[in-house]
Amino acid sequence: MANPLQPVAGAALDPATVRVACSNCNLRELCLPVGLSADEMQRLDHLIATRRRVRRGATLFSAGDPFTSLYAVRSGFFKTTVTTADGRDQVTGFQMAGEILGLDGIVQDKHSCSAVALEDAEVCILPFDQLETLSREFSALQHHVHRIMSREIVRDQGVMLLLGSMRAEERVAAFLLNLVQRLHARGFSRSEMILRMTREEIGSYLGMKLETVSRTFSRFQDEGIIEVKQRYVRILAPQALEAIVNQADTQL
Amino acid sequence: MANPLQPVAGAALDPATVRVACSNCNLRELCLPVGLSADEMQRLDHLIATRRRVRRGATLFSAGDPFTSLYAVRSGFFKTTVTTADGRDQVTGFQMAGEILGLDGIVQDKHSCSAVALEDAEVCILPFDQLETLSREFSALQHHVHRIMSREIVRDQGVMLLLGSMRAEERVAAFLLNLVQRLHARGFSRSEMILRMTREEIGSYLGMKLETVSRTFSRFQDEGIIEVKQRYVRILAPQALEAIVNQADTQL
DNA sequence: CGGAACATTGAGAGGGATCAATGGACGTGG
DNA sequence: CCACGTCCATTGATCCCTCTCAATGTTCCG
Repeated sequence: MANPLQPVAGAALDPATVRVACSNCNLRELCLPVGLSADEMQRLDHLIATRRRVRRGATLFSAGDPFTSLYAVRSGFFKTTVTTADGRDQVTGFQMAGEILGLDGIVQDKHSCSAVALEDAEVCILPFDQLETLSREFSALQHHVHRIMSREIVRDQGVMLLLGSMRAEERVAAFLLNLVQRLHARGFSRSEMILRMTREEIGSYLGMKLETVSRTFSRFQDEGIIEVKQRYVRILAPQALEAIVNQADTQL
Repeated sequence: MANPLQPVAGAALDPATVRVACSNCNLRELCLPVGLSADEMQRLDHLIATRRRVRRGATLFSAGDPFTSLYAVRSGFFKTTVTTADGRDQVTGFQMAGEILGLDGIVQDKHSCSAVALEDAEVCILPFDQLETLSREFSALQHHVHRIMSREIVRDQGVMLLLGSMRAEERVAAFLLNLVQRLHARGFSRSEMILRMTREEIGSYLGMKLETVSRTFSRFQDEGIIEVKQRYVRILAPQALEAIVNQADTQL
């Protein structure tokens, strides 16, 4: 097995936009095509014609941009942010391979958040009008689109729970467990990872200041729960993290 | 005009479940049928066959319940809550006439949050498989379903922004403005309202304790921004509330 | 090698939580 | 109609968690 800290999907295809196919994508079990028949998959291949590369630090779309497509993360790592009227912003999520970006844009035909690559990334472009057309033909695809949107709503509820009722320690523990679990589902290690985001971005996502994030990491390390060295994190005692997450509950 | 503190939709139909029609519903401009042709509306009428009454304090659905339908609020007022493993819960939203409940259930075929009526309410039942079938025929309905889900995602982003980066005062100001704006869109006053939820429920939604909510209300009242008397709230200086919401930004 | 970006750590302050008591509003039943 | 109990809201006093301000350390890259 490859180095668990390196992405599974290696091949960096050259052109800025590349013809691709869902049907032989190694993310097809995580991404849009889940549960489609061979025939349906072929039709989907036809729709998802191109990829786009996004360099680290570059923007996939910005709040206010006209909405035309969803994006499936093929490789790399993104953050999404919403911005207040005066320019402060809040990270609303981190997205990795197989996850879908851009669902926020449907309702107003323009994006309401921005997506920025935290490492060199590649996305599959899903023109939304074509996706709607195709999902009127294939109920499996239609239902899957609905499930993806519902999944995002459920995820958001979880973030609200985290922001609304957990303390800093609990938030950080929940964050680490969630991240490593998603990475593990993509073939990475279940205990170690390289964080692609800064302490400030973590803090923004978790509703706390970067110093508090750093201090919490250090405290967990002192307690032997994790090992931290800058962006590298190793989870030594996952059950301790889980206990911290659930401890909020037992306090009542 | 009727008393602005009383619901617009008066008629309380008798049977527990009643045959209804979108085509002559006074909420059709706010609810599912937005933008449908007469023909499409008739088909939708066929789908939305029944209503359900939910008494104050009763549950429309609970986390874990099998998912079968979406619900359009016809009258009354709901809260949705998510619950942690050990039983503490967090309010994730308040829903009023014309708003759709149950989108969280699609992804796992079971609900992940609970919906409780905060006053006697009535909902239209939208069997989801039939809704999918119909929206494969009518692209306008299909797109509207997508817009409703996207709208929920955008709303959730706003709540994350609120919970993650606003202080108590700002949260309460944003909450009051949002509530009165939605009520005004339904024909109620733009300056006064009766809160249907307790201070504790507001606090849960806003990520703060009930005492802090109460204190913040009192402070706003002392400053002449609002008038509060228990559940009754009158906004005296909406621009002051807006300034408080945006002040978070100007502090950086 | 030097600078920029990011991370860590410390000291002090403050906002909101907690604990606790009082006060209203509402509904039920006598 | 009033008395009572329950639920909810208000207000005060105190504490603590997290923020703020500040300095130092580390990594990476030109």
